[in-house]
Amino acid sequence: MRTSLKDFKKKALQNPEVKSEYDRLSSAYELRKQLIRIRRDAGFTQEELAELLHTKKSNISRLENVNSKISPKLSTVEEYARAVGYKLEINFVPQ
Amino acid sequence: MRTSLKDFKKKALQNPEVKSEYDRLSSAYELRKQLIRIRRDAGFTQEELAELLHTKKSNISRLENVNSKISPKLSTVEEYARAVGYKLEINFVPQ
DNA sequence: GACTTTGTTATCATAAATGATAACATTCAA
DNA sequence: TTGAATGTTATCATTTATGATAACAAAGTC
Repeated sequence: MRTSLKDFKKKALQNPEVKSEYDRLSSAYELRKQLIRIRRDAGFTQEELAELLHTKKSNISRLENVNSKISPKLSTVEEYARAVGYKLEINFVPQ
Repeated sequence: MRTSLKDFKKKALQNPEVKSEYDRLSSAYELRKQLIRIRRDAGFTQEELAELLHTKKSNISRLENVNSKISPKLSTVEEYARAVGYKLEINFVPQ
């Protein structure tokens, strides 16, 4: 990342609305990376996982895709996690 | 809980489908309890929180209500948490 | 006990996630 | 570099969460 972009980001984050949006996108990004990671760790392809969840690989792709604008249901993430051998732990941390 | 009910529950949980459903309801229950807790800690009524989120108190009630059959969107829970001063932390734990 | 605040429930409209299909892109092995 | 496996994207139908309103219930205050 070039310095000018860093500066822009730093400046943008001082705007509460922009920061808010950034946080949201950031956590969504982390979530999807984690989804992919646990699926790979469990040794499943998207198609195999899709079958476990009685759905199609295109839907798995959409769920995992960082560019996706959807906010999945909690149950969707839970079922995904369970199918690959994980469970969801949700914590509310101050701030 | 009477012993007979305990026994029933123990037996039921040996049925994978039943256990699965139980887990799901259990975590949903915990989530809603936490939602209520963090809202109360922040000193908000449902109506006040509703206003912060540009919605209505009835919708907050539905979200918090244990008997609710809905599985909220991740973004809904995130926005709720943020509004009362918390952020969501999601972990995938094995098993 | 009446009054006010707070939370619940039912209902309907709207928005958005999910399911399914197909065509395409990418990756990887032979 | 060809072919198979894997992942992506677009689209449409369906399901479901969410928004809004209103009437009700419960809990606390005087």
